[in-house]
Amino acid sequence: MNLNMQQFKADFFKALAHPLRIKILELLAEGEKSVNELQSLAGSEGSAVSQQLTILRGKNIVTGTKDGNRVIYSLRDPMIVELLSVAKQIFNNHLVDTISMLDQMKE
Amino acid sequence: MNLNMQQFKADFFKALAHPLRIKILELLAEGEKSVNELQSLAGSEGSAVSQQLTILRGKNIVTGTKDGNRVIYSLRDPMIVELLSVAKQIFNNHLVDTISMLDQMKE
DNA sequence: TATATATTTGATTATTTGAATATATATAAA
DNA sequence: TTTATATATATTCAAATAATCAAATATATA
Repeated sequence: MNLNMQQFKADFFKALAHPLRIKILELLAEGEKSVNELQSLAGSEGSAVSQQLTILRGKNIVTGTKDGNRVIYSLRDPMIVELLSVAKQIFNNHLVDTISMLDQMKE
Repeated sequence: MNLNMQQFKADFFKALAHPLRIKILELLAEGEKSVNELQSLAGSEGSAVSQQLTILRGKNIVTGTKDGNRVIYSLRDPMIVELLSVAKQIFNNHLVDTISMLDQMKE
């Protein structure tokens, strides 16, 4: 596997490395939604959601289709749901470690 | 799920969002390795591998144990292998799209 | 004109990178 | 044993690059 492939994978994970983008993907995992719905559900104002959707679109992670006034977004690949699920398992496994580590840092 | 949890997840993915860190994780997926071995196998000079291992350690993704002169690293959770595997499936699904997109950009 | 969405912009903050330096262990010579 | 030296790994630093954020502006449809 060459450097380009590594860079490609890194870029993919980078697309997930943002709290609002994570939130958007979790919402889209439930089903397709308009930008407006995503804004409400994510509790986000202004153009923040639109900006992050642009990044997710650029990495082919979501796709948007026009419906009159609105744009409906959905996940391009159901495996994204699987990916988030595996990630969640890893979080759960190590959450205790990390939280105790954070507690130590406070001292 | 609150903002902290979203941030926590984003930070986890951020730890994967670097070509050398991806390479290191793929190598460790085969089995534990010393820093020196990782450097050789990744074709990386200087302190780059050590720097990235520090980041992976900080996120509890890898763990290092001293063995005399050396430090042996391994994955903290075998689910990381699963995560990389799911990610690879997603890449494969959309690689064609992305490559054709890159081709378009060149023109 | 109103609503939904996207793009641009610029200031701020974070990350990357390579080079230099530091630390720890091992080995060998005196 | 002490001293010197080599090897492995980690840390620090500053410059370059990239990402974030909010505000302003633009576009498209109703």
